[in-house]
Amino acid sequence: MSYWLFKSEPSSYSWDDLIFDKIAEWDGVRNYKARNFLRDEIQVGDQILFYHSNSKPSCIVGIAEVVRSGYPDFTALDKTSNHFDSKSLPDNPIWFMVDIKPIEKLLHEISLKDIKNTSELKDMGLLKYARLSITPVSHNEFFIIRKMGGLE
DNA sequence: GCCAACGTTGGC
DNA sequence: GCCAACGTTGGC
Repeated sequence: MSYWLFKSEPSSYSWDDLIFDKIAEWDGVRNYKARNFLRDEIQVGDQILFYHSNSKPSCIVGIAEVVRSGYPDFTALDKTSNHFDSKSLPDNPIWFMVDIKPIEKLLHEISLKDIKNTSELKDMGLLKYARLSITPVSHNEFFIIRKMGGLE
């Protein structure tokens, strides 16, 4: 099993939206590195740190899980979507997405500042590739954050 | 709202 | 294939 951090701006899609929807289609990712994770690496059962970016403060708020592995992002084919991409074709899609569901909310949120202040977390992808919306998380990092968040 | 970091585009 | 211009992300 692998671990990941997914960023979302709460003004566009928040943890509470995920709770309400029960399952989220993680569409709209338009970065090749993140696309490769979605298409090739992220598997059903992988655990996700759900991160609110551009927030006050930006923080990890909960744990989610992958329920469907990579499949073509249909919003890239939809002319009416803001995520439409004319270069992506039905028989040769460029962009991929997964589905996720919420598992547990952290008892306390872990802010970016908390992460920066924790030496064991200094190599997190979140810090190293600050603008990537999907980053890998190590087993160790995942369990440190669970614990900091007040989960078993 | 500013701006640094960095990915993408397109002219050459 | 280089690189300047431009657009986007996201912390602050």
